[in-house]
Amino acid sequence: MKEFLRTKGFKMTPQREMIFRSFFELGEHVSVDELYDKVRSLDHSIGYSTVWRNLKLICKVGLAEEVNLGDGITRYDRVTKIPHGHLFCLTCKKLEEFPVDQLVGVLAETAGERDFTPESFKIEIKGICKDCLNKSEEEIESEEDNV
Amino acid sequence: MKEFLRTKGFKMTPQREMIFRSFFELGEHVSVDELYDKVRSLDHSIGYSTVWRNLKLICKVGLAEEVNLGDGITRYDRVTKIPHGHLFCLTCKKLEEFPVDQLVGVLAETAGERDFTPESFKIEIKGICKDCLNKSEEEIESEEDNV
DNA sequence: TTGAAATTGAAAGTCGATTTCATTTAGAAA
DNA sequence: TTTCTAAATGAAATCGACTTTCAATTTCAA
Repeated sequence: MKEFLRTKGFKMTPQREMIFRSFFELGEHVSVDELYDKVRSLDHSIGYSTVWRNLKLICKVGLAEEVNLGDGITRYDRVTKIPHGHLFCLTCKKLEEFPVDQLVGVLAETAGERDFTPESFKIEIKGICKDCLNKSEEEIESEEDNV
Repeated sequence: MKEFLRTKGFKMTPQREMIFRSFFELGEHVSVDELYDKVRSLDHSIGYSTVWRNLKLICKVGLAEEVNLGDGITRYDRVTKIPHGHLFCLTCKKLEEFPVDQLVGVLAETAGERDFTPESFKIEIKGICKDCLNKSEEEIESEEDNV
């Protein structure tokens, strides 16, 4: 990783090492605050802006990309070879993924038909996940009991 | 429109009348600032927060919905019967639309398979539009001329 | 006509994202 | 190894879009 960054003109530091490592350990859809909390638990002296800047750097060197779901929080998603869509639960804010390879093919065609050069695709479904749906049904049942 | 709002418990005012009318005249993907500018040109005394609140109201009564493209600006899109995706040009920020009826069908299936109850679908392609691509090609050509 | 509730405009507040700045550090060059 | 310059850091300030507050005004049902 040190070499990888060096070839792009960046230096390695202990903070950067820790931030990069923590980001990849946390997995998918990491927010600045989540990463900051994790890194802070390892090194209390690390600054918020350092975490933020390094998250941006991870994107700049192509290892992650921003995910924006309209809830005011920017999340960072590791770039993998496999394109995927998001299922975003409006109740518990959980994010699930699903494969979209064939859909992306259709979208690329659509773009091509309009002389549009695509750089990225975003496919999102917002709604209620199974768990939250079950919970709200239980609530309704208990309300009925109270009548 | 006055009656429509009344049935939902809202009152009509001259400002509201003007804001609603202007929103629908502006067409698709309207930002608060765009609408504020337009309304201001008609009535200089109208406040920003009034425009903002009425844009929210238009959403609340189901006539528009928020569109979030990750550039920090919330846009408001008139609700039509026809579902559509967005082509967002990263260079000129222009937003084009394309039909997605069959894609949405596929997505609804996908959600169903995961016991996820969908409320809305978002399909976006970010990239470079035809016009901007032509411009950047021209720039490259003129750079070559300079060699 | 009247009064409660909704609406308005200006200003202040919120909050995540981003920048500033003085200091420290990495690592290439001597 | 030492030196030096650009990069990186941490704290704090700033930005900017969005949202709320509050006193005054207006709507419209009774």
